[in-house]
Amino acid sequence: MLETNPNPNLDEILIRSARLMAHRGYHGTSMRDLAEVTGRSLSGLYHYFEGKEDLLYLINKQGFTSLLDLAEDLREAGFGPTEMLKGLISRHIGFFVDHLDEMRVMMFGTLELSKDRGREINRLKEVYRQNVQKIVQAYIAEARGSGLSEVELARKTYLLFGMMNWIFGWYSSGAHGTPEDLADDIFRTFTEGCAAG
Amino acid sequence: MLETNPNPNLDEILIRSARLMAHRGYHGTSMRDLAEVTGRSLSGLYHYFEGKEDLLYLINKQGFTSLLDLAEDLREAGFGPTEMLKGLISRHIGFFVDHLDEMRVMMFGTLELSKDRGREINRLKEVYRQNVQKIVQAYIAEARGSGLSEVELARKTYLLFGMMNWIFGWYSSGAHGTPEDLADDIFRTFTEGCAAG
DNA sequence: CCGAAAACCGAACGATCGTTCGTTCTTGTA
DNA sequence: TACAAGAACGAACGATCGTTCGGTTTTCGG
Repeated sequence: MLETNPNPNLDEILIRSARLMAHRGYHGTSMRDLAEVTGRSLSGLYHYFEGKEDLLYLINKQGFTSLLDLAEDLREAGFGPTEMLKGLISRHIGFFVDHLDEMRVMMFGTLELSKDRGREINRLKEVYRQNVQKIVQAYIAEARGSGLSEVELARKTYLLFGMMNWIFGWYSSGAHGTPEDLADDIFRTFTEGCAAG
Repeated sequence: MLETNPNPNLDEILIRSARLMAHRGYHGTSMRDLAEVTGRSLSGLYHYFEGKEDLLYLINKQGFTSLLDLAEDLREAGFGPTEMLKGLISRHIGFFVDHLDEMRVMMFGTLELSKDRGREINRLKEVYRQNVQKIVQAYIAEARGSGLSEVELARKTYLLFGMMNWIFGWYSSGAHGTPEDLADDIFRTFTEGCAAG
């Protein structure tokens, strides 16, 4: 119960904190706000966290670790390039939609974190980006027959991230289709262009 | 002794403020920070602005108005659907790269603004989005021969915005090609898919 | 050179911030 | 029942926040 099982109270606090921080930003959310929204007193929060920065750090670390696990599971599935790219987009979008608030927080950047913690989160982010880039590289090599330069490949990968991550600002499952519809649309647009469908 | 700007104007203050807000967020940037970076005293800033929110409002209004002007100029050029889409992407990216800090601020949202001002900015944003959507619609109608549903068309437009706007987090002209290269890549990826080039 | 308008400043206000402290409830186990 | 440990609390700390105010300097047409 100490190290093996995550504290359910702690996860609940992180989720509710992310919901608030997603809409007000890190500096715009006070510890008093977080205490109220988690049903605790201000000083009671400090029983679980060393400080406000802890919350931001844990939201980021948990989020990017989950994304990395998703990519790792996918790699072990042994798909071909096309299924791999399709599966990655689907899982990324699925996780995004299920954790919209945490993802919003994760996009505000790491500048509020300490130097060491900021580096740690950025490292996780970069590893995930490289995993995605390898999948994009494999797909393009198959579809195109020849490879892209490093600059072009990185750019294409960033464009894919753009389509996937920009949804934080507009997507609602009611008005813009299911997450599966969205993932399919991104896959087809990225591989065939906007007239595909 | 403060290092004062010899001939300061309002635009200069906005640019320097945006540079700071882009990296620290609205709440993370204090009026004292803004006074220092603009070479003025704290109270001296209030000679130009009614308050902190004024700065955020003016940065947003100026930015979205400029984007709308760009789209308006383009519409008067009388291009066909393909040149129109290409020109829009090129101008949007060009403005983005020239005003990276302001664009970063504009993406943090309008929740810090007053109700009326927030609505005004969101209206500008929505008008610009609809302009872009019309251009996308015209292109797809030509390339595909048939139209898309409203939901699909809006989704495609958001995907294009994703590729264009996500650059705020990664693009540097040194490592990822010129703005023209980037605009070309987005155009080709959006119209033909990632293997185009 | 004058004087009013504009530009600018230091000092301070009340409010809120993150954090800390000493204390009190609650709970599990012996 | 006893009692240590975890959980939660109210109150207060110094720091910083946005803003205001009274006064000083600079600018510039007459």
